[in-house]
Formats: sequence, structure tokens, C-alpha cells
Amino acid sequence: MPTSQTPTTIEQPEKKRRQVRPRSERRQQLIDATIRCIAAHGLSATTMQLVTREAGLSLGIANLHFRSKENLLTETLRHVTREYNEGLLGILANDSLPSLAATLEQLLDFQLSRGVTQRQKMAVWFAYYGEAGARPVYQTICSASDRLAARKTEALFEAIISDGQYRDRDARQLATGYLALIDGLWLSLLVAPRDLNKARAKAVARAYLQQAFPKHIA
Amino acid sequence: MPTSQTPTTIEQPEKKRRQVRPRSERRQQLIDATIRCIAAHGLSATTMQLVTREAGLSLGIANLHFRSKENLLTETLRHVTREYNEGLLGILANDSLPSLAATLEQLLDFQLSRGVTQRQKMAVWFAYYGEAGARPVYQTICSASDRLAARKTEALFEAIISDGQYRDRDARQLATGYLALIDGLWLSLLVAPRDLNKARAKAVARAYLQQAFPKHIA
DNA sequence: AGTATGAATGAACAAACATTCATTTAATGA
DNA sequence: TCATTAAATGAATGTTTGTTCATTCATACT
Repeated sequence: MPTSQTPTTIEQPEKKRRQVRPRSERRQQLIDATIRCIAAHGLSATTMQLVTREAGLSLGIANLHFRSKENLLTETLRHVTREYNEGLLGILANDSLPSLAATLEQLLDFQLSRGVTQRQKMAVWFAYYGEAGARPVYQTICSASDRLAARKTEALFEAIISDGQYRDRDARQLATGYLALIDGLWLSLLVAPRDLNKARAKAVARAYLQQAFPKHIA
Repeated sequence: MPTSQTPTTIEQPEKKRRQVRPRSERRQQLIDATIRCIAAHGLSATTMQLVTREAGLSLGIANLHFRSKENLLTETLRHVTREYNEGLLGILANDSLPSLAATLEQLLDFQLSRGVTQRQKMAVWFAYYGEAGARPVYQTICSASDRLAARKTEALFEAIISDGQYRDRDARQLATGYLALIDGLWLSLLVAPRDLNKARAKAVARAYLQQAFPKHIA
């Protein structure tokens, strides 16, 4: 008669073992789950239960590591924004200036790369944009990021205009148009993926740059 | 001692008199209130109480004239979409073709007109776009409208290319780019009105068309 | 091994929500 | 003038929500 059978292989079904993990890891876990929830169910249907279940954690943990739901949502937006900004600055803050043409190509590739144009990221982006008019916090985070991108893009375009000795070109206007075009293409990729794929979107954006800077884009 | 003082001038403060109005009028009233609420508070904070109070009506009335909140929101999107489509078709379905250049100018004027670019309308538009990924109904309504606009714009561009005998122009690609540019400009006008005003937005869009069809835009 | 620490849990709670429906009352026709 | 009809109302209802916190227990230190 066995006194105590220790079931090493077969466990109780779904008996989760509690784990203690560092704060930063839990925060990242919850932010990732929030992104997935917003992409799958929309911002208005993203509840604490949904997020914490998606993260495979208990209900109360989000309020433990973030003070409130509002704060979790804000931090999620900040995370997505920061990620994009870092990628952008990695290209545009490159003061070594190896080649303006190469930088332009890199910018285009990045903005329509797999990482940036994946549905989850774009869904989060536009979910917050949709609420930005009503929530000053979102407005602040988004527009700070946008303004930075605008400044850097404008600076690049100015350098290109100078380098190519282009006439009758307004760097500010071209940058505004280019960034708006990218935003619009992202939106189309998100809401009408059947009508527009990444390759066509890139071709459209390239055509814009080609018209503006024919000597710098093949 | 007065038996019954009839206060003809001074009424009870805020004693609203109940009014019976036709169904269609009430529906419009509620849709208008919904638009204002979404613009002011966002889609996720738009409640039945807020909408009906904004309309100056009682709580239950929205469920009387629309079956449910979901239905009210859907009809509101449909209304905004239909309004835009009618304006667009009023320009693009004009088969009389007086002048392609004039039609192009009209299109530009319309898409960046006061009526279309007022904050309320744009806020509603993008609020629904933000949720479109999660709600198939919104997706359907939006993309049906977008596809129509795309088809008509492409047809106009084809006619212009043919008329101007432009070489190396792809009507489909130019239309995709133009519509994406307009979407992006709307988004900028909504979330960063301090960085972009309507006049500059129109200049940017006009520059795009000028590059594409120099013979048809002044 | 024993103890202290605080991360993790989830039942419980109050607030907010969409929806229902008995009641009220304006409008209409007899 | 009275009876009939149905639009309008808002208190009531059941559900869902974010948040709290007493309890559990993994981990680190003595």
C-alpha cells in the first residue's frame, strides 16, 4: 500500500502554480496582454478581467503593478509610442549621414516594415487616436510623438532638398504630406486589408517620395 | 385669501412640458446627440444617460426608437457615412463632365470643407475606425463607404490621365495615395489642430494633385 | 529549519451600466 | 366632452465594471 503517491507527471488539471516575478516583468506582461485585448476586442471592450486572464494572471494584479486601469492604458500607449519613436530616431537621428538616399529608403522600409504594420500595433494606435479627442492624456502622448517625427522628417527633407538642389520645394509641406500619407496608408491596411497590402502601400509611399526627390529614390 | 393663484409668467423652475414628436424627428435628435457625445467624451464613455440627457429627453426613449444602444451607434455611423457619401457622389457621379479640372477642384474643396472637417464629424469617424477591428458591423459600414469613394476617385483620375495624355501614371495607385493622404490630413487636423490648420492641409493635398496632374490644377 | 517579507490571489463590494415596463399624458377622433 | 391611442417618462432591475483587501504562499534571509 503506497503511503504517499507523488504525481510527478500527471498533475491536477490546470492547477496553476503561483509564481513570484519582478515588477518590471509583470508590467511588461500586462502591457502585452492589453495590446492583444485592444486589438482583439477594441478599447471599449477591454476590461481588467479580460486583460489579466489574457496575461494568465489573477484579477487583482493589474491594480497592484499599475495603480488603476486608466494608468495601465496610458502606460500601454506610452510603450507602443516609445517603441515606434526609438525605431524612427534610430534612423533619423543618425547624424553620421552616410547617404541621404539610403536614409530615405530606410525610413520608408521602417514605416512599412513587418514590425510597425502588424495588425495589433496599428489597432492599438488607432484605438487611442479615436479617443484622443476626449482624453487629454492620450492627446498629449500621441502628439508629442507625432511632433518629434514631424521635426525629424522635416530636417531630413531639408537636407535632401539642399543636397539635390531641388527648386520650389517646401520641406515642411512635403513632410506634413508624407507623414499624413503614411498615417492614411496604415489606416487602410488596418480597416481594409483586402483592398490594400503592404507591398502596394509601400509602392504608393515610394511614388510620393519619387515625385518629391527624384534624384534620391530609385 | 386667494383660492387658486395661476402663475402665468413664473413657472416651476425647469418643469419640462412633455412633447409628442414623430419617430423620424426623434431618431434624428438622438443621432445628433450621439455625435456630440462621442466627440466630447469618446465612444467608450458615451452612455445612454449621456446621450438622452444631451438630447433633452428621457432615459428610456433611445430604446424606444432604436432597439438597443448597439443599434443607435450603428445607425449613427451609417448617418455620418451616408452624409459624406452623398456629398462625394454629388461631385463624382456628375456624368455631365463639364470640366475635369473643375471636378478635381470641387473634390478637394469638399473633402477639406467646413462641413466635412468639423471636429465633431471627424471625431465620430475616427472613434468608429478605432473600434472597427473588433466590430465587424462598423468594419462593413466604413469599408463599403471607402470602397465607393475609391472606385469613383479612381474613375475620375483615369479620365484625367486620358484627357491630359499623362505618361507613366497609374490611376489606381494615385487614387489610393490621394485618399490615404486625405485620411491622414483629417487625422492630423483632429489630434494636432495646433500643428495643422485647414488651409495648410488643403495646400498639401493640392500639391499632391499638382504633381500628379499639373495640367489640371492651377 | 524557521521566520519574515511582500507578491499574488480572487471573493466581495459599490458604482455604473443598458434595458425593461408600469405609469403618465399629449394628441386624435367620436 | 369624453374615450382611445400610443409616445414619453424614469424608477426599478439585473448585469457588468473597476477596485479593494484579507488571505495565501513563494522566496530570501537568518
